[in-house]
Amino acid sequence: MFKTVKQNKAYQDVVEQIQEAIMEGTLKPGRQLPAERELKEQFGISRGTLREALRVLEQKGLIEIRTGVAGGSIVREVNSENLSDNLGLLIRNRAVSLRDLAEFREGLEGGVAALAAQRATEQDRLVLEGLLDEAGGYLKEGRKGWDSFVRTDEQIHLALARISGNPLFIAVLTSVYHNIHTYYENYLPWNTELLQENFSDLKNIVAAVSAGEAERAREIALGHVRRFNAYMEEKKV
Amino acid sequence: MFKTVKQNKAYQDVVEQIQEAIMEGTLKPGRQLPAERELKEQFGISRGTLREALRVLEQKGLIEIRTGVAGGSIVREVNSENLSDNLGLLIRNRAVSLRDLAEFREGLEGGVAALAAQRATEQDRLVLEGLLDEAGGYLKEGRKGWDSFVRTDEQIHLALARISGNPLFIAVLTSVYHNIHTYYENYLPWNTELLQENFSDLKNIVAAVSAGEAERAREIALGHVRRFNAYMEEKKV
DNA sequence: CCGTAGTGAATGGTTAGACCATTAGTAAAA
DNA sequence: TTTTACTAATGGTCTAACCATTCACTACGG
Repeated sequence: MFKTVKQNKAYQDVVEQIQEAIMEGTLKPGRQLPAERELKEQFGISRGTLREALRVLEQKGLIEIRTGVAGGSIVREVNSENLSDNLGLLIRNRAVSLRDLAEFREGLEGGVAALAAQRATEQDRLVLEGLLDEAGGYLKEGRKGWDSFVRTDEQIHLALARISGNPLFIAVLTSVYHNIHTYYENYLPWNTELLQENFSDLKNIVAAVSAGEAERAREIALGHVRRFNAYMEEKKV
Repeated sequence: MFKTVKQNKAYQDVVEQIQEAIMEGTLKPGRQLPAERELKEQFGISRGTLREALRVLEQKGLIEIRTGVAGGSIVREVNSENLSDNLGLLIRNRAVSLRDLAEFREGLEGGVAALAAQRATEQDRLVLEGLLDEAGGYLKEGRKGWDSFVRTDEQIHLALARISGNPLFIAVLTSVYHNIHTYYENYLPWNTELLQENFSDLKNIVAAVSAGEAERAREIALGHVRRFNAYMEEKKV
C-alpha cells in the first residue's frame, strides 16, 4: 500500500540539488560552481561526500572538473556523448551480434537519408561531395587506400546523420559506427569490386540527397546497407 | 605530432580496471567484489579514492552498492536504464524535441515490426493477442480507460521489440517510450476517434505479424507512427 | 620595453584514521 | 517455535592534513 520511504544518501541529495539547478536553468552551461571547500560548507557535508556527488555529476556529463587555480566544476553544455557511451557499453557487454548491429543499422539509415534529403543546405551538399571525392581518391590508390576509404565511407554516413539534424540519429549512429569496426575487419570480404559497388551506392545516395528526393534516398540507403549486411553474412558462414 | 600523454587519475584507473574485468567476463553479473577495506589494499589507494571509483561505476550502471553486513559492490546485469536516463536528461534539456523523438521512432518501428513478423513464435502471438484484448477492454471503458489504453499500447510496441529479438531495438525503444510520455500528455489531442483509429492500427499490425507478413507489418507500423506524429504536430501548433 | 623564468596561491587529487548507520546472522528470551 | 536483542561486517560520513596542477604575477635579463 505504501512505498518504502526513499532514504537518500547525502551525496545523492547533493547530486539532485545540483542537477535540478542545471535542469531548470539556474545553473547555465559554462557557469562555474564554487570551490569544493566552499561548496561543502554550503551543503553542510564533508569534502569526501561532496566529491562523490561531483563524480556522479561528471559521469552524467553534467559538469566538467578542472584542476588548477582557476579550476573547479563547470556546468557543461548538454550533449549526447553519454547516450553514445551507454549504447557502446550495451553493445560490447550484451554480446550484441553483428547481425543485431546490422539489422539496427538497416532500420536507421533509410530514415536518416530521407531526412537529410529534406533538409540539406547548399553547404551540406558541398561537404558531401567533398567527402565523395576523397573516397574516390582512396579507391584509386588500390589496396593501401582501402582503410581510408572505409573511414571516409563512415564519415559520409555520419555527415548524413548530422544533416538530418536529429540528435538521436546522430548519437545512435555514431555509437554504432564506433562499435561496428571490429566486425568489418573480421567479416567483410574486402575486394575492389565490393568497394566499387559501395562507392557507386554512396554516389547515388548523395545525388538523391542533393536533389532533395527523400524517398529515393531512403530506398538507395536501405538497399546499400542490406547488400553490405548480406556480404557479411556470407563471409561469416 | 604527439598526443599529450593521458594523465590518468587514480580513481579512473580503478574504474577502467574493474570495467574491463566486467566487459571481458572475468567479473560476471551477480558476482560480489571484495569489501572496500580490502579492495583499497589490492589497488593500493585510499578508501576515499576507491569510493569515487565505485560511485562512477555505479552511475554507469555496472555495479550496485548495498549496505549492511552482507553488502558490498555487486556486478549488475547490464540493462538499458542508463540509456533511458540519459535520453530523459536530453529531453528535459530540450536538446531533443518531440519532433526528434517522433522522427526517430518512425525510423525504428517499421523495422521492428518487420523483424517481429519474421520471428514471432506461437507463444508470441498469444501474448500479442492478449495485450490486444486488454487494450480493447480499456477502450470500452471510455474516458477513464484512456490512460490504461495508452500504457497497453506501449506494451504492445515493446512486445514487438522483444519479439524482434534484437537487443538494440529493445533497449532504444524502451528508452524512447519511457520518455515520450511527457509529450503525450501535453500534445496529444486525445479523443475516442483517435484511440479507435489507434486500436485498429494495432490490430492490423498484430495480424500482419501473426501472419508472418514482414513487409505489410512494416508498412502498417510506419503509417501508424506517422499518423500519430502528424496529430501531435497539429496540436502543437 | 618586451619576453622569460621563477614563484606563490588557489584549486582539485589523495591519504589516513576514526566513528556512524544499516543489515544479516546468531544467540537469548518468551 | 517465535520473537527479541545482540554482534559483527559492511557501506556512509567526517576531519584534517598533504600532494599535484595550473594560472597569474613578479622580477630579472635582454
